[in-house]
Amino acid sequence: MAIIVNKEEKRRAIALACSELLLEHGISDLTISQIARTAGVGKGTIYEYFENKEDIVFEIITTYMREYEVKLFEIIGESRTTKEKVFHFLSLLFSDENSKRLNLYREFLAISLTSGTEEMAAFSVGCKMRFASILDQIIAEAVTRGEIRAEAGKLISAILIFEKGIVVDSKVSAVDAKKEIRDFLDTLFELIEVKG
Amino acid sequence: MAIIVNKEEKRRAIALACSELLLEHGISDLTISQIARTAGVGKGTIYEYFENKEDIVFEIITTYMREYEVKLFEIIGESRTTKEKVFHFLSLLFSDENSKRLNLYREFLAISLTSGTEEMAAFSVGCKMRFASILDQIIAEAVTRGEIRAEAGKLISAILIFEKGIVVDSKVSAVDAKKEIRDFLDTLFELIEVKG
Amino acid sequence: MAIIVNKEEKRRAIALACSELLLEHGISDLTISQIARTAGVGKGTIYEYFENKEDIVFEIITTYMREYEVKLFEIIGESRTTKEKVFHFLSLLFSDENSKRLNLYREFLAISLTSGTEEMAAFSVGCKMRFASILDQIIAEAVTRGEIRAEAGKLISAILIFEKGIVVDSKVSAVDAKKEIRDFLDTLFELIEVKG
Amino acid sequence: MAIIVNKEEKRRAIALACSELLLEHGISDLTISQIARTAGVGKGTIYEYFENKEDIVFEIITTYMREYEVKLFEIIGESRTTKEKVFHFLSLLFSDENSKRLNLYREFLAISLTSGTEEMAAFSVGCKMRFASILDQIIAEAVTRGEIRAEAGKLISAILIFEKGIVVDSKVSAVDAKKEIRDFLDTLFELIEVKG
DNA sequence: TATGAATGAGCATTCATTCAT
DNA sequence: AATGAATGAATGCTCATTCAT
Repeated sequence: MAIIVNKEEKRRAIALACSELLLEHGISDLTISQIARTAGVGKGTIYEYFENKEDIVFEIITTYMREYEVKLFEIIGESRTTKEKVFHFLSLLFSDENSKRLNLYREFLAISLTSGTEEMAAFSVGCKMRFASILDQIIAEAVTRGEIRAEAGKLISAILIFEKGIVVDSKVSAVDAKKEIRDFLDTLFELIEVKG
Repeated sequence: MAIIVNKEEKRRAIALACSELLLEHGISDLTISQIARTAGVGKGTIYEYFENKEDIVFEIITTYMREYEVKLFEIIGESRTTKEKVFHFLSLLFSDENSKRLNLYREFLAISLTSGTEEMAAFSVGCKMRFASILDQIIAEAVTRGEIRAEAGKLISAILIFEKGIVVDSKVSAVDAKKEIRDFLDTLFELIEVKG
Repeated sequence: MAIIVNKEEKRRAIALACSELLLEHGISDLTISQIARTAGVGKGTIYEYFENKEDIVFEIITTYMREYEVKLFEIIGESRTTKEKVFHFLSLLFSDENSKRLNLYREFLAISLTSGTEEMAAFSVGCKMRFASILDQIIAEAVTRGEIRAEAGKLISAILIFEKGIVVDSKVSAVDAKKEIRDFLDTLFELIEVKG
Repeated sequence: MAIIVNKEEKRRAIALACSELLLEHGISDLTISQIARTAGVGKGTIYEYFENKEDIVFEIITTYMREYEVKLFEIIGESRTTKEKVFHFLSLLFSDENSKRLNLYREFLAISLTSGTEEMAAFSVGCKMRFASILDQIIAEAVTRGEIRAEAGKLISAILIFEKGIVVDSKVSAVDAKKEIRDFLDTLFELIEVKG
């Protein structure tokens, strides 16, 4: 491999090397020592490329986010009906293959909820906007096609908040995420679908 | 004969004495030493009445919960329209006077999200059921009166999940809770209200 | 049951009630609360009849000691040869039925070894003397009968010390107590037996 | 380039610095804070070189052991007769200069007797084997020279167990260690010495 | 540019014993 | 004679971050 001089590239290289590690350990149980060992560099080197532990965790989570978005588009593309699209939009997070990432996301939320920094909030806002835009597109198309009522567009924020709620509740109150999503959408579409 | 103390009463007395303390410090930063000092007893005495730190925190939070429920009924009683009732049901949590309790609730959620015990989950489920029943009543009445469509009844669970989502998001994504609630309800009632 | 007024009797009654408890928990894990509960009296009452925890543990152990001595005489009585008698004298402690008492004895030794009081030492000396006298009798008889050499009488103290060593080593160095005893006695009797 | 420290050397340096401390305080009363202060490093540094408190205590005790062995060889070398050698082998432990180390050894035994770990047992077995081999040499030589009977070789294990017994009894039953050793050896050698 | 040695704050919990009633 | 409520001291270990080399 060529010697990497580009800081940004090395950041990503370190993050990539620790991607699996984060999934296995979670945020709190992941130590800088482990990161350095796994990335094959010294502890001090980590701090050459990252501000702090939070920073490197972010880098990794951002990677997940991008992967997640790709998968989301894929699945939405394969869906036929609008309801199906929204369903997949909401339930991909709760698929079996995503369970480790979901737990990581929960841990991220837990930290944000207590000792969260400005950066974490900014990151969350960024994510929310990206996902809002995806959902917006789905809804807008359906409205344009006359499938659903225009009011649906005003529910985007609420749906995203509902999603966050279910991330929490599926752990905290042992609620069945997919069932809740399905029930919610069944009723919602009954209300917003343009009949006859 | 030795002094006989009503254990349940003393539990409550200690919990009451530390009520403010918990609000100030939060769960993790609250130490048993502080609790004992504030309650005016020895550290060992705390353990005569509580199993562990979690136990005493629960006792205090349960108290808040009861107070909250009372206030909820009060406010709902004063509300005229169904929409107003639901709005207050959802937004009382975000009132200025409740902000410390809200933060405590968030910390409770954060712990539940990561290292939560069975008891915490059971407690959450219990709370959810009580609030579901309150909301159910509000909706059911409105349906009976022909104000709103029957489908609204099927949205109770989703609304409660939305509430939890907003607890998280109002911290994590710096979302304006009351505004989100209002927007959601405006659209929702447009969809479920039975029009002349 | 008649009301017990005699202090000594009540001491024994409490000790008896907790006999099994001590065997199950060992000395350190046995709490005064458990003792009081098991004996069906209040904690303060325990201190009416015993100086301290050590005192009550002694009372119980003393009971064991008496039982042990009785069993020892029984087994020695059933033994035919001198060697057999000494073997049983030394190995009864390591019989399967005695394993809980053995562990208790080890715990007693551990305490004596570090924070042992004068009373504990006095108790140990007392025990040692009683057992020395038993062994002395066995040896003296054999010497009188001309079975073994008179020097054997001077080994009594050493044999008792060997016994204590094996109590420790069978735990600490995972030594097989009975085998060590047998090997020791085989060689010893070869040396002290009066040959044809 | 960062400083590279020879871990093994630093381990020994820290252990050496705390050697006296352990002798003064004993195992249980020795705190990590004291260790760190005495070694002139931070508490965290201790854990860079040792797994836990037990680990550092072991390191120090192992040092004592090595010193003890050296002294043992010295004293045995100066001894003329076999009996004298065995006597010194057994009584060095009870010399006045060794009294603090003896107490430490007793504490180690006490811990082994109750909450001892696998490692402690392995350490004890290792020690026992080393000492057995020394005693074996002394005896074997004497047997070869025709001084004592061959049976003596079979008493090695018993003599080591006797030694452990006297470590305990000299504390527990206030027995005079040296006198007991002398008495035991006087009789024993009478039995095993090959007479003209 | 890379490193890795050093750091140090922070906290729940148990239980023998006392003594007021 | 009996009780049981109250007490309070005492300690190991982790890990993100720094900075001298």
